Amino acid sequence: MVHDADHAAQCIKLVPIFQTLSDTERAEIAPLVKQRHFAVGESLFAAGDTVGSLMIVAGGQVKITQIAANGKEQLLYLLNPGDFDGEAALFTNSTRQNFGTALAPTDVCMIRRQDFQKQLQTSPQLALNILNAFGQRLASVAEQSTQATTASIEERLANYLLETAGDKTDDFKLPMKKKDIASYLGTTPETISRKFREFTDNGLIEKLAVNRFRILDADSLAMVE
Amino acid sequence: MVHDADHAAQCIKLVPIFQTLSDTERAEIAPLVKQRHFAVGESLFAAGDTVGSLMIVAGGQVKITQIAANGKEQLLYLLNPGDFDGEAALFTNSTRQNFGTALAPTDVCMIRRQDFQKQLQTSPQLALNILNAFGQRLASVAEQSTQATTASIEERLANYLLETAGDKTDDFKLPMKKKDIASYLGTTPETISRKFREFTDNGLIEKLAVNRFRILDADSLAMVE
DNA sequence: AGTAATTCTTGATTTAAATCAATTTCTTTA
DNA sequence: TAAAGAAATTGATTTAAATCAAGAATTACT
Repeated sequence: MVHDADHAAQCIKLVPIFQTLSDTERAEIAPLVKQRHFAVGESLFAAGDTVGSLMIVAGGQVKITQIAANGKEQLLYLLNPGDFDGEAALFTNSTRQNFGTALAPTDVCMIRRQDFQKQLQTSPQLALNILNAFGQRLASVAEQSTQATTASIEERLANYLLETAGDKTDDFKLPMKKKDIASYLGTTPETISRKFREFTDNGLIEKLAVNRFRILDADSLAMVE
Repeated sequence: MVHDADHAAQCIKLVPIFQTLSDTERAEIAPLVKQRHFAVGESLFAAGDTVGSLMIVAGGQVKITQIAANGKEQLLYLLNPGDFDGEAALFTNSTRQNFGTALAPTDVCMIRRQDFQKQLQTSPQLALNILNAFGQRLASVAEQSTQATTASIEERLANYLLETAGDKTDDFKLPMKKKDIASYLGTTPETISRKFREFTDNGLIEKLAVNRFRILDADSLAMVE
């Protein structure tokens, strides 16, 4: 059996914001880390919850969703190992605005709000790291927002495919159902389906298997508008 | 004539992130602050610039815009006195992704990147304040993104009017041209024009003068979808 | 004040994407 | 492995908003 301390050490190693800390600092943080497991479909937190902890995904996958005023669910982003959530509200006394649900069996490391804030007081490097991570997420959300207001669905899907494929353009797997992709891009499954067909017919992508694709013409895909 | 030190003191008083600091900490920061003036239409910074300073608006108004892949300009947000910008990139070594332009004669207080980071090392409270401000901006941008993907233009405009009016529902001024509102909401001036007319015809708002309006039925406006 | 230059409004038309509806394909589980 | 359930596809239709175009109102300029 693996000890809690081991899990904590693993979490700390995994997460970029802790990586550049001194050994001393890391040793201070380790005892603050608690680990929890979530089964597929289980809720990590819901909108309205008070934010008690910073949550770091150690393994598995979590989807973060939001319910819009009109009742529609929108997928905001996915958390993979090393990603964390809860920072936004950790410092604002507010309640959570979104939902976190495990898409796979998921291990989460948690640090309680008070513990974390206390640690920040004595570790300027940790604060800088958090600010850095914050800055990146802010830029990414801002970019998403701009895309949503200025780009067509076709363009957004093309970008999504290029991002998702990364360097594995010749065989990559969609990390979520088309239904979720639709929600993520702010459209409907029907439209996603049609755009996939269009891209395939035009020789931009090729379907290898269920949920597996190859990008045939990255240049054209990048120029879709 | 007003001395630079006075300007600096004014900036520091103005900005929420500095307000809760101790007198000692404030005294340390004051000499780091440089002041600059910008005329209407003048550029504070452009995309591609390296981020050299945190910019704090002391007076006037600044619009932050982004150029989308298709060349369209989108207005991201406005900075009013007390607001600041540049935090996102201050910690990421990256270049600016957006443009800042003075909409009115504007005074800006600037703190150089290195100076600011050094100050953070010794002032945990400052770090917490920044994180707090960051969290709020992140939440606001995320909300904007969700609205853009899930709400109709009509709904977005209704929300925009309610936000802009604040508590002055019986006489408020639009802070920007309809063209800019269109850009901000991701639509066209023509559509904005038609929606204004629709709201007026349905007794939701009333035009008092050029760019001045009264909200007649806030409840209905909030329920538009 | 008077003219030029923007910005705003309104109408007509087109277009992208949503919705509605019916199969088909895939996944789960009994 | 068969049956049930969920997800994805495809077609027909509707709808919200963009685009194109012209005129009216504001604002800026000399």
